[in-house]
Amino acid sequence: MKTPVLDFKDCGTCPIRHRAVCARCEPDELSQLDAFKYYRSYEAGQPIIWSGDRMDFVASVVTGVASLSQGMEDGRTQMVGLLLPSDFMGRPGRELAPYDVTAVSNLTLCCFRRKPFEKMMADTPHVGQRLLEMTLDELDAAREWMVVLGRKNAREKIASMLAIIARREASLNLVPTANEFELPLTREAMADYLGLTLETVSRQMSALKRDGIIQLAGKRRIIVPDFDRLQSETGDDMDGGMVA
Amino acid sequence: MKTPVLDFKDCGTCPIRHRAVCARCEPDELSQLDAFKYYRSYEAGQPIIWSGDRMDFVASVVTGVASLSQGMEDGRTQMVGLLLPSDFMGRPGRELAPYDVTAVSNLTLCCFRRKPFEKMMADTPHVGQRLLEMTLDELDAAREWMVVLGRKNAREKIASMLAIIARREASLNLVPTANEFELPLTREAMADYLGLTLETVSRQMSALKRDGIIQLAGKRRIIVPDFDRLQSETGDDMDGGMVA
DNA sequence: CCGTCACTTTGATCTGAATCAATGTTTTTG
DNA sequence: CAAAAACATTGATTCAGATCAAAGTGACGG
Repeated sequence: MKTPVLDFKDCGTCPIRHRAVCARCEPDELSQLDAFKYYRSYEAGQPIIWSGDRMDFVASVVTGVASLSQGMEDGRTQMVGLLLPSDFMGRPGRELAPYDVTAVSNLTLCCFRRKPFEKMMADTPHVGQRLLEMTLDELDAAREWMVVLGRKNAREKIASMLAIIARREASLNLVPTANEFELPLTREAMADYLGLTLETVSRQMSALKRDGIIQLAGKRRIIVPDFDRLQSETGDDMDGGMVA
Repeated sequence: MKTPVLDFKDCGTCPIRHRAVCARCEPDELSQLDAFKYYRSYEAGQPIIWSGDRMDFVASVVTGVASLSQGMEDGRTQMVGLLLPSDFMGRPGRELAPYDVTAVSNLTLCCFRRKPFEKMMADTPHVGQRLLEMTLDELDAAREWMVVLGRKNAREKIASMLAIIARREASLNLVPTANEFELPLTREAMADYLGLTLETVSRQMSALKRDGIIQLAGKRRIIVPDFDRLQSETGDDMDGGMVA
């Protein structure tokens, strides 16, 4: 029952608006979008799409967090993306979902029927351009994440994840500063994101707390007394900051 | 001194041609591209770009293999992409290179000066559309790779890599079948791709050979007697095949 | 043909994270 | 409010892969 930070009106115009670049949407284009958009809400934990399902829409996250994950039939799972408000999901030109999509927290999506959205993309070049930019950003984020998964130890993985989520929530103004933020993931979801077990996540969170890098307020709120100190635990270069 | 599999004429028309979709390039568009394209060749091992360098071109791989990798200043390195012939590198709209790019084998690039390429993208919607598709494919590949890095053991990682390279080379007709192919990477490069050490790579290659999954002909040529058997070592689902 | 250099294989040991196993803490619900 | 369910912590042990160390192999230049 919290007030959504991005409300429907903000979302209601153009899916691209969320990333604050679609200044070029003409009024008639906006009403065209309105004609095939709709909202859907999900409870925390609910599945949205299973890998292989037909997907007749693309969508933009309005509030909440969703995960993309891929399973290996023996049960191992890897999260391959975390969608925060303003993130886009679905792929124009693709029928079947390539991943499982799950609502991690309570979630509202702004959905657009795929066919009309594709038509609009064909007619309106700047929508495609914006989508290209967003996809390139996501690709960068995915590649940064490969470094985390392939080369970082457990403590660095946790620190990287906290720093990324903190920065993203701050840049969306979901929180006033990167020093205090919501971590809307269970230990298991964190483990799936980081390629660890939930026990290791728990141990490293305890270690970061013990070392004063973070404090926990309640179960889901993280306080970072000194962001640079957290940053220095990630093993990253000072400059080339992570995207997400 | 090998004959390039994709020769300059094949490359010379449209960077997008490599992926066999740009049937819509008009003759004048092609000659427009010709006006600002050029070729560059690199020896195996040569650096092409360092992370943070100014990059005034985008390019398409004509022959050979290049790697994108990201270092952590303590020396750990993770490869975040492997570019085979037809792959695109560089990002329109971006000044600075986000990764180190290295010629893994002898390499020829077909380069386009960035500014005119960007202008052409703005004027010619289908070039941007094609780039969006390619970027989305790369994003899928990056995400599949996250599963490899995050959740697979050493043997599965090696098998996944071999299967992916075999399939890609076969689909490009660089080799007649996926059962025999070139592996143009040192053990160290494989380790950087897979998030392992070179010793572990070597041991697992030996194990796959011992178990009859692969044979080595010379140092760089791999023979796969039974591709399904290799595939079954990857731990993947039968259906959702890996991309790129 | 030999020596060098770059790369690879193999072995011995160590270690960080996984696994197995309680126990503790919240949240939900009847 | 009590009981259950879901989630989190902590401990003991194991094991896959890292690390350290030594040969082995092959390509190349003199």
